[in-house]
Amino acid sequence: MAIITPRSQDYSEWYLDVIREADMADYAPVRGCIVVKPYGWSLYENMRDQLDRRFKDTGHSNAAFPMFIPMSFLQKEAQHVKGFSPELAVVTVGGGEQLEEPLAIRPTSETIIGYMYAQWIKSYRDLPILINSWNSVVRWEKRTRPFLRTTEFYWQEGHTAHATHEDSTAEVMRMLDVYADHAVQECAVPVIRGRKSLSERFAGAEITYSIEAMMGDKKALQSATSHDLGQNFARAFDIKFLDRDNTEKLCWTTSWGMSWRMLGAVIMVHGDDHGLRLPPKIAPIQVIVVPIFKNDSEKSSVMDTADRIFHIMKTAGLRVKLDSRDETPGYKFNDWEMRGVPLRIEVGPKDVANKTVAVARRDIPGKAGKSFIPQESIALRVPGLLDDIQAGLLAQATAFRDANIHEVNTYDEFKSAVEDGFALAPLVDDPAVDAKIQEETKATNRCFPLHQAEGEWECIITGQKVHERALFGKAY
RNA sequence: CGGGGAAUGGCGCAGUUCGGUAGCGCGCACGGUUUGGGACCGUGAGGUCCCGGGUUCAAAUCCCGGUUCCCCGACCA
Repeated sequence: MAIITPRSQDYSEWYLDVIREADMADYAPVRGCIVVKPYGWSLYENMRDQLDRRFKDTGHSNAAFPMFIPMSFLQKEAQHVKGFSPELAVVTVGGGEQLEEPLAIRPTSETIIGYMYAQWIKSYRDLPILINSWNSVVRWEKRTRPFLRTTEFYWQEGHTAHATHEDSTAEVMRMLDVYADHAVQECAVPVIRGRKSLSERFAGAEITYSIEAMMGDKKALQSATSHDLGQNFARAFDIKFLDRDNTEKLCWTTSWGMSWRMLGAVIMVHGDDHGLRLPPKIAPIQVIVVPIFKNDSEKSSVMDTADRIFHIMKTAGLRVKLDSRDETPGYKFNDWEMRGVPLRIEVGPKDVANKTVAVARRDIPGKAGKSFIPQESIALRVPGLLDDIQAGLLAQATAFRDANIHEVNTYDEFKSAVEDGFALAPLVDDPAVDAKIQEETKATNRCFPLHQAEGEWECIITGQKVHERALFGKAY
């Protein structure tokens, strides 16, 4: 029998239990590393493929760069090396011999891609250059958690170079929107787009933007970032072009990334005490067909019908599976609920007789989510039901998040707000202020949301007049 | 990296105090009966007791060292 610790009892244990019981991942024999099993990888693939399509739709191409980065490259951008050196894995021996120059295993690829861009870009005609790379990176984290923070993690990193800051800024915002759209539309994870505070920005960036999500325990998860790198890396790596006016200019570069951490967000935003709940658009299996019968004569007619239902949906382009295992129906119901399959179709003798099927929605527990529909209308009804489930999950998550964001105007209000969700408070963008708040409340500055009411308020810490609110929460 | 907890079959655990044949539930395999919300009976397989040293006639158990996981903190764009 599956053992899933109730969410309310111990959220961390619940999260780990769900990953194990839903057969998504296993621990690897290497510190902080996980093995993603087929069911988990299939989910990641669906997310990856949809993001990839969005990248292609916005004019990007994929390419691959080495995982080894000469140490000297990382040292060329002062803030960059400062930010990443504590978590580097470094190769010092190759082929049994000490290397002349140690090679870092990429923690991110700005440097080596910058080096290549410097060689490829000669003229304004070569710009913009819009490349994405699907790869894995290594960051030696002190404390790891499956999907949320692992030593090695899979992600994509986009790297672009532009002739003007206007162009690069537009790219940074375009990709932030791509991430937000993917999170909301496909993962059903509501996110807040915002600008990172000075203390939280990427090492080497001028401005970092992120999308922030609220997990089921009201903690924050940064789900993707998009960086305006200004000319910092162009300067460090000599990425120049000859402009129309025949003068040599530095490029403006961007980078942006989303990792399999988003998969962790999907687990934590939608999951319940019975396991995963997956949005249909990314679920490895969208519809599970469970046959029910008592004896051989029932079995043959039920299986005939179940098989026909299966093929109808397969033909309709749905990801469907017929569960013909020799288990009881009750066992199968629970098993697929644990794995988060959005829609279950039951086919039993009564359904064969009535030419109906029973359908049960994963997003609505118990009888409320169960109904009977005629077999002949399946091809018509199921896609609509899946849309409803997708929308239902997003609506539930959005309502939960909105109910737990508290707009506050004093530090006292702030302190109680971050004990139970996010606080939205007028604040100056000052690393010392972020540090003070984190020290005193454990909450961190998630971002200054891009979309917020206009006005003028007093910073809850310094009393200075400010024109925007910061979003704070305890974070993963 | 600091503080706390833990590691015994796939999962959950007992056994460790006081050294003496490694157990239980679930799962797994096979046979039968079952099957509309986690079925039942029978038979059976499966264990370097986290790893490496040490003490001892004898170590899951005692001693030393290490690894991994969980919780809290520090660190982490």
